Amino acid sequence: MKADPVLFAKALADETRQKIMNLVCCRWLSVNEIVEKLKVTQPTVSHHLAILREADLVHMREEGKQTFYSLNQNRVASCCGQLMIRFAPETETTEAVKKSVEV
Amino acid sequence: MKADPVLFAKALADETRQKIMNLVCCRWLSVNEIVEKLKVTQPTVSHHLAILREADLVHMREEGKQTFYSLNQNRVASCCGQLMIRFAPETETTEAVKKSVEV
DNA sequence: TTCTCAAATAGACAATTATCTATATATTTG
DNA sequence: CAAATATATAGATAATTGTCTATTTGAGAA
Repeated sequence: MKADPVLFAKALADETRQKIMNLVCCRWLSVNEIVEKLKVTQPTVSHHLAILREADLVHMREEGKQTFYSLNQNRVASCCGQLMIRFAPETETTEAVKKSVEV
Repeated sequence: MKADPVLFAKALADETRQKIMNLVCCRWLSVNEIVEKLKVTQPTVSHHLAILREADLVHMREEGKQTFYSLNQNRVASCCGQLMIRFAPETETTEAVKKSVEV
């Protein structure tokens, strides 16, 4: 899975998608549970989940009729780390990120 | 300046803008110098610079007829750090970022 | 098998956005 | 002041994208 920084940024560049990411951060939710918590239709949620999937930003688990999603935190961390190395190479925070990757 | 994570992601969600960010990372360039290095017109570059400015991602310096831009690395680091805290709270890398912010 | 429910996909439409050409603004030079 | 140069802004257009309704797919349940 290539870590394209433009693809990553595009995946994050929508408020509904960030809301979904917040919902599935640290827990598994079915598509319907996500729909219930947002003011958008089920196809819209599925559309956004597809974009997050293509950016490898969510984990997916099928269980019977339902599909559960949860946030791929490691992917977020790695993509953010790459952005920092590329666009903030001279900052202390980036040094800290680089060290944590090395360890 | 509010650090809206959607605004930040939108600013990064374009290849031309990321190219510009790369060009002005760690150095000051005039608008014309940026135009010469890209295959887009001057108004297009000005348009993208305006978006980067609104997201506080570039520093600006006027000098006579020319305007110079350079990347605001601290802003990038801080926005990425916030994304990690929000969307990757359980990762080691985010712990490292939090510590570097505390220090 | 048929019905029901969950999710994905298709297609339409409107809003946003990236780009261009043309023009305006502002600064320096002759 | 007039000309030249650098950048920003305005407006047009085409491409992308977010949302919806309608439909399809697929997995249990009756």
